[in-house]
Amino acid sequence: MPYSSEHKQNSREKILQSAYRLFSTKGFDNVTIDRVMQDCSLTRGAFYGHFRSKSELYKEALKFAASTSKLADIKPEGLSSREWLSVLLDGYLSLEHVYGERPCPLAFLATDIVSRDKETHKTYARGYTRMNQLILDYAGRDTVKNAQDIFSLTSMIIGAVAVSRTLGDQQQVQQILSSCRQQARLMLGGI
Amino acid sequence: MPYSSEHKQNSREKILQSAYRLFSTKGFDNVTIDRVMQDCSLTRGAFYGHFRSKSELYKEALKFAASTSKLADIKPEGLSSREWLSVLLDGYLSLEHVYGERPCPLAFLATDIVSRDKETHKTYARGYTRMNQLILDYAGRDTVKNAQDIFSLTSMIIGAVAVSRTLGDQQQVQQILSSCRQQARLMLGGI
DNA sequence: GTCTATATTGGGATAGAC
DNA sequence: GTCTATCCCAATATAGAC
Repeated sequence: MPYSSEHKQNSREKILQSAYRLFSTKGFDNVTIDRVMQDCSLTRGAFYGHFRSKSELYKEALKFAASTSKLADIKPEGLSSREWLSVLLDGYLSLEHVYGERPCPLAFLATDIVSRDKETHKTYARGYTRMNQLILDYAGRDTVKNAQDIFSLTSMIIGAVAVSRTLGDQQQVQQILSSCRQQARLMLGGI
Repeated sequence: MPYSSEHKQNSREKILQSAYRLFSTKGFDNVTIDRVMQDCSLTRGAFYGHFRSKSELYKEALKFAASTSKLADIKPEGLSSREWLSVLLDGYLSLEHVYGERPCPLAFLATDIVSRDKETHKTYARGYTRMNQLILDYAGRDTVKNAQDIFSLTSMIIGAVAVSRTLGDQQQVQQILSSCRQQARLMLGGI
């Protein structure tokens, strides 16, 4: 009896899960297909049944990350938009995020993306636009006079997380994150 | 007659110049020693007379970039500290910087650094600390109540440049940079 | 769909001539 | 100090058995 297509779908998702985790923490060149497949307990031969190349995997992992990010979650019933945004920002600007396993690829792959192909750039750009869009929606268009004001906020939180990850000194990282949490609230008119 | 040690010093600097440009635009893995040496019109064999390994080259290029950055320049006589800071920020948050040949490695290598060795991390961290220090000095300690407030500013400008580089849409990049220039002035109490 | 074996390439590093 | 030739490993991708 052949494997079901559902089973294949499952394998695909496991591969994406592993790929996302590995790519975002190590970057394209420091992840091998072998490593990804080991990570999800499959073998390399199986890989080519799901993806044509490593580049395609990278791109799909990026999409996958965007669709499963906390930002894409539905707002919990009990919270107002701005309370929920506050929760999201605190999560983003936290040690758990900086050192965690499911980081935001916008921050973790910011400079890695440049060497990838055009399609991947577009995928990244879509994710970035989406992030701005979501934050703008939660903040409310009345709070943010100009849609473009959001850009400085997202630049800041992405930059903070990207830089923090490279710094050894956790004390300093805490200061950076804390400084940005405070500044983010100011930018959003105090929430 | 043997080559002078001055000649060797010159070669070293040319190598660093090329390495800095190539590494910061392409990242560690997408630059080969061959490419660097070609770029400065030397051959690969000569490389090992100057550096022990590619990693060492990367680290030295990072130091070199820090020591020759515009931020490290002496303030021109005619300008006040805050005017000079204003010039520096506008230069940092400009299209020329984002698409130029001598970019800030703090932004361009933010996520590339993570995969490097400990010594390289330290070099990056020193550069980051130095950037904060310099901006704080120019801004004046009276303007910035808390030294840590600078962190949100540097996160923002580094993040903006890092993200901008990956986006194809120049219109959008302009908006991001402009949004950050405006926000930077607000953060520094209007300059 | 999964696995093993293998072809192939790219690039870091070394040795030795000049 | 610089160059050429060479070794060698790591990793992508393919072919074919099961």
